[in-house]
Amino acid sequence: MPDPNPTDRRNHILDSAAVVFAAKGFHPTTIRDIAKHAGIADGTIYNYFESKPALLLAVFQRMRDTIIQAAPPPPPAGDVRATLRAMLTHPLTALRDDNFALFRVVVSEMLVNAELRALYHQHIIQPALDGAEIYLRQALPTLDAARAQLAVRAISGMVMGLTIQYTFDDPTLRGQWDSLPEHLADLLLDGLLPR
Amino acid sequence: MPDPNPTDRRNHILDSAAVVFAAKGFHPTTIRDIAKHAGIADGTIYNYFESKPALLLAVFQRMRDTIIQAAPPPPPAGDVRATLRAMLTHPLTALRDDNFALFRVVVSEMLVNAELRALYHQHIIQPALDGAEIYLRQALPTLDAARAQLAVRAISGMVMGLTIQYTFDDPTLRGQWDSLPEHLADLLLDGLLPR
DNA sequence: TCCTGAAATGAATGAACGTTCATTCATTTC
DNA sequence: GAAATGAATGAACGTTCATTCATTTCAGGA
Repeated sequence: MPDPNPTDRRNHILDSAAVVFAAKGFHPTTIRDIAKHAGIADGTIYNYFESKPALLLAVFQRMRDTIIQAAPPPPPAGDVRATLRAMLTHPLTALRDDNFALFRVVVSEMLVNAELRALYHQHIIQPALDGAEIYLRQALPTLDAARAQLAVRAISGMVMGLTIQYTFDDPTLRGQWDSLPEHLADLLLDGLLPR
Repeated sequence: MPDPNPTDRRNHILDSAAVVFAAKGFHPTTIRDIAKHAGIADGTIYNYFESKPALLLAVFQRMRDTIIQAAPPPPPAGDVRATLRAMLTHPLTALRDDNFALFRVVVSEMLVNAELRALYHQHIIQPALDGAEIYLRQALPTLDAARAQLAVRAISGMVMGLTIQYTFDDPTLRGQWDSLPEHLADLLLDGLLPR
């Protein structure tokens, strides 16, 4: 399988690693599994990546870049409901399907690996919180700083928790996934009490 | 360290396993670590538990029982805000501190281990969802079934996600943890829009 | 005091796996 | 077309561990 362009080969290895990690998890997959899937020799992987954890890290970073690049532009300012829906829609759809199994593996490892956790926080969580807070306060100027901070944390926690719960094959959740952003936005804006 | 009462010894092993798993995570801890911590021989552990994964499972089940047993009685029916606060307070405090590191390890492994995941769903998530739905609809009869289902999933997702985010040493979250149930209950009941 | 068997012990086992490195060989250079 | 290059190869290495099991310990019954 020779394609001696180093960038292509690197990406090819990342493709295989993503597939195998997603299918088997981090610890159960061996470097040999990935090499076999990529159709190359074990050692070759070490020409491109330091170590097995570094490989997972690289897979994660590429996933992050893909997701961020696909982020839609902010909706017209002022419309809170549209803003909130947009904030919810992108992560909830990006993390489904293809990226979903991989997300699970990355989160699993992150919970237990401080280095990966720091990167996750620095590159995903913190920017998401900051961006969300700005969006939210722009769209809803009546909101004070403290409540905005809490709200974005509640929302991002909700997204992460719901994505994990998606794993459980809960039919209620599976069937409604696409309309989830809409309903969650309503819940968050209007509350449960009748108005 | 001999107290040949089988139940005590079993619990002693579970105590040590909980401490070591919580400190090092599942894969990096060895049976020898646990045996050493318990002051017994490696082989003894296999008189009480099938395997290393079975040991984690047993630790998890004991944690579950402890948490469930410590659950407070339902608050006086009718007061929605109190109900919701109670629903949030128990998991958010139970999962902090002592149980917290262990929770992280169990969730990490659950995300990647189908057997553990099924048990988690069956014993923790599903009962929590069912119970919460009943509480919520009792306290808030105006809520229709579909919105109640969604709300309890959003809430439990939020609890799980926030607990994971607690890991990140986010000062905003750390500082407010104790008042979180109160603020979240307000957010969920009143919504973000001014009334 | 001796016997018995259940429990505990921890050295031994062997499979698994991340990583290395001597060797190969297609490609490039001149 | 000879020499140099360096990427690719995959067998081998060394370590780590979960698990086993032959042996020892010892409580309590005879």
